[in-house]
Amino acid sequence: MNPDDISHFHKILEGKMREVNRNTKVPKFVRRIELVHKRSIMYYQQQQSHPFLKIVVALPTMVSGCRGILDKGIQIDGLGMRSFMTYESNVLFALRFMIDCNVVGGNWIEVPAGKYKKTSKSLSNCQLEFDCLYSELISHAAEGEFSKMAPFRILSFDIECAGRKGHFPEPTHDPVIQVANLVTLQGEDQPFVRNIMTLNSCSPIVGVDVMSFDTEREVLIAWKEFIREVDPDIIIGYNICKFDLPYLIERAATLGISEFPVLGRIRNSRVRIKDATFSSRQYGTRESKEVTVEGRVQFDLLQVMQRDYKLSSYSLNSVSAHFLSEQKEDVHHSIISDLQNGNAETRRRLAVYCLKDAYLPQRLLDKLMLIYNYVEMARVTGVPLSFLLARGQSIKVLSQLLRKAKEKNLVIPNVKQAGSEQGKYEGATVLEPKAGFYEKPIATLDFASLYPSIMMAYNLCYCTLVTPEDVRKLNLPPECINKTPSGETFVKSNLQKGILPEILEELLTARKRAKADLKEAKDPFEKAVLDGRQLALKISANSVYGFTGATVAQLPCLEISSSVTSYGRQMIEHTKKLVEDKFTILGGYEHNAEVIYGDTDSVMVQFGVPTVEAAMKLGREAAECISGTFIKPIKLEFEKVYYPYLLISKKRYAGLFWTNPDKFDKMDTKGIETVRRDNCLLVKNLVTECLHKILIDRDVPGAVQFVKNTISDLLMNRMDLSLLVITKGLTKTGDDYEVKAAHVELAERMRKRDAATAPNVGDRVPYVIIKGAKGAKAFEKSEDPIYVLENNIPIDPQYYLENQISKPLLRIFEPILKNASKELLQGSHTRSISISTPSTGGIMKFAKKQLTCIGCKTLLSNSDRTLCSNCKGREAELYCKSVSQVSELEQLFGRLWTQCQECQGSLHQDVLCTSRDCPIFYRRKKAQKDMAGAKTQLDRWSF
DNA sequence: ACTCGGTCCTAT
DNA sequence: TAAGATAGGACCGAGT
Repeated sequence: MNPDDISHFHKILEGKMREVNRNTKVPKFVRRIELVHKRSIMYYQQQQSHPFLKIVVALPTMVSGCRGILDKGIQIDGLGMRSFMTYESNVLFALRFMIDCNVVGGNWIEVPAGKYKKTSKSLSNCQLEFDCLYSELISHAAEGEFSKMAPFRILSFDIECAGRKGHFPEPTHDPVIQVANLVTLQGEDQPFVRNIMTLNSCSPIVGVDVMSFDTEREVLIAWKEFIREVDPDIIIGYNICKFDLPYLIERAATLGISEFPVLGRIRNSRVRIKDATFSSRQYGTRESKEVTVEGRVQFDLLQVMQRDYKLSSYSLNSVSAHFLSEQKEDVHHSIISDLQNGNAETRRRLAVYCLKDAYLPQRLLDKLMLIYNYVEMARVTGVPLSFLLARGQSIKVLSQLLRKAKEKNLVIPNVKQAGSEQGKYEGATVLEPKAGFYEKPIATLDFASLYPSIMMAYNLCYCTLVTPEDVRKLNLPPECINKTPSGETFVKSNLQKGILPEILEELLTARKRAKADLKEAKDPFEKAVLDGRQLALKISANSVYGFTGATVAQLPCLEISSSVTSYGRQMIEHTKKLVEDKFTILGGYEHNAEVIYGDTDSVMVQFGVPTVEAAMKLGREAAECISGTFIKPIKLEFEKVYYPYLLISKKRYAGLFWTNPDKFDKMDTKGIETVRRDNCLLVKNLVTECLHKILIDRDVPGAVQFVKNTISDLLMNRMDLSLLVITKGLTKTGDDYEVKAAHVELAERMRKRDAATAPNVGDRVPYVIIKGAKGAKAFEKSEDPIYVLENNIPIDPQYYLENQISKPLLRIFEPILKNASKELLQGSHTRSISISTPSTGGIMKFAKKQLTCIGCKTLLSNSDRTLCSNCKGREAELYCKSVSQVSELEQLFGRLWTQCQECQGSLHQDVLCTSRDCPIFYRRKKAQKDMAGAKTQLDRWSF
């Protein structure tokens, strides 16, 4: 193309753009077209560069339209209809800008003196506002002084709404009655603003600025003004993205407060709300709302928890209990209106509750060092902070790739998405386990960062991959190429160094440095930064491989990912063989070593030696000797010894974990019930306790006895309901399920009872299995634990015995105990079935309740009211028993009540909490029911 | 009684 | 429009 051709091309493109954007008033769509010399990142190419056209359009939003036109093809004189491959045309503008200016998320930027001037007309609510040419910005790498964290101003807030009875609050009906705010400077441990805005009067709260208003309108406007004044950089809260923020905005719209939704830093720019769903294999499907508040990062702690931690419940209550050992009362939304409609005292009560909901997210943010970890992740990967919660994993790798490519004068093509079916490739090898209970130490050898080191060792990259056609054509000398076990060809680094290996090298070197600096660091803030950094670097290195295999992503390259796994498979097999060939009696060792298991990057070896120390010595020797057989930087490391070791099956085992020969570090369990979220606590606790007794105490009879006691407790109905709650994630919307499952059916039933509080996609559903008709399926017998408690519905202990605890126990005990099944699941303890509370539904409604003898529970004839003829004469004794039963239960209930009062922070007010996640709540409710029952019994004596 | 596919969650 | 990967065990419902 000569300059005339380009100008011609420019004209045609401009015309097409005008057709597509008919309504846009812009003098010129295509601002300029330059001829540049670049190379595509795809495939090894001998030629250094080719001419490319760089097209500059007037507005960021026009890029995709322009891409569409070029994809479809345009008519060019003399060439006919031509379509064009576009490169980097789908890069989000913010990211494009940052990459071009060499700016990463969370870094420091200097605007040099004399290079900026005050704006003539203020466009923002920012504290400083000026004009500066983008190319004058100086971006500072996060080192030395510039690795420090900015003193972000963080607002944590929570709102309360007055819902109507039996309905979840809706912004079109229900008023916002309170808004609690805390403002904290990053790095300080106390908020410098603590206030609450209430509708109607509210009694004073120590240390809190209480602002009461007569109308809801005033509350909302006060909050809006507060935001402008405080000017927070980061807005946090719990579920603010899906609930609090959209609620405030929609409520203001309902009330016609047109000035409300100006919450960002751009003057007069209104906040917009969009429904959003996020869906990925890793994070699951989740519905949310996209609210744009310019210049302020929304950092929803709920999203953080769901992404970073695998928990069985994500309620603020449960999360706070888990991380802060601090409970929070869970007040049902229907009670909130009653508190609001009371007096200044009850509203104060509500305000305290609301403030706590604003306070806990800030505590979580501090405790988990989230600002440090997220800012470091943004710095390492280069994406803006907001992407880390709003986007997936792949944008982070892409950002690094784009930056590196720019440095190397490479461009990244927009490839069409391949079908999902052909996108399958073979993964890692899991060695066939020799299941059993091992009472000799098992040494574990691990490859360090296996996949990254494979990519580095064999120079696997987009730009080193040789197409099959080029393999034939180019005739590359064998010493310059690697043929991978999966049959692909990549050139070695002397011909072309891969940029993926280069990125990985930098990440891993940076991590080593961060870890070394961390050791030296004294200042706790500096430590937090460095620890966050090394974590971010590790995660980033590990996700590069996944990015290449992600078929529904920007730049899948299965040649790379399948080569990585194929080398991995070869290596684990090689390692197993080497260990078993070298460590033999013939080879001069005392025993023949045996690889009993291995998964992806590890092998478990029984060297046959009796002591941990000896196993460690051999493990180290093996690691060193085998590492030598691999190309750098692939390294096999000796990490730990398991002793004893219980190997159940692939991906399922337990053992004591030793890193030094004097004392074991911990009990380690993988894959079994103890680490899974979809088992009830009863199973988890039982299995953990048994493993503890077997592995640590070496007390198998003790474990057996414990099982027997537990089963007996279960069948006698002495089990706390909170131990029987099973939770499972709701991964798709109701209609998309193809088979009936307990948690899905329950969610559907709950939706019919109260649509607003029923679980949504992405939520976890807690349930228990209740008694049902004979042969009823589990999905027919699942029920909401709270509903069970409130309606006194009997649970099904047999289900828990047969479907929950028996198989996991047998899997553990069978390798250890002869006749495990007989020992554990048959015998007197399984026959002690109690008469459980009869169902209140169905046929039992019509049955006349007949009294039983207080002494021996036999049915009474109509003439007797308290005791049967046999028990008559024991009145004094049995009456005393009734009295003491009542008093015991009263005491128990009192203790639990006080505990709940302490939790809610007030000892002279009613307890309102109904938390599904709190064991105390279940016990308190049960004690209340039992107490009522015992009182009824006692009353019968008055005849 | 058995198999098979759907679902969930974990290991690496 | 955007969404890291595959291997694998356990359970359950549904069909044979």
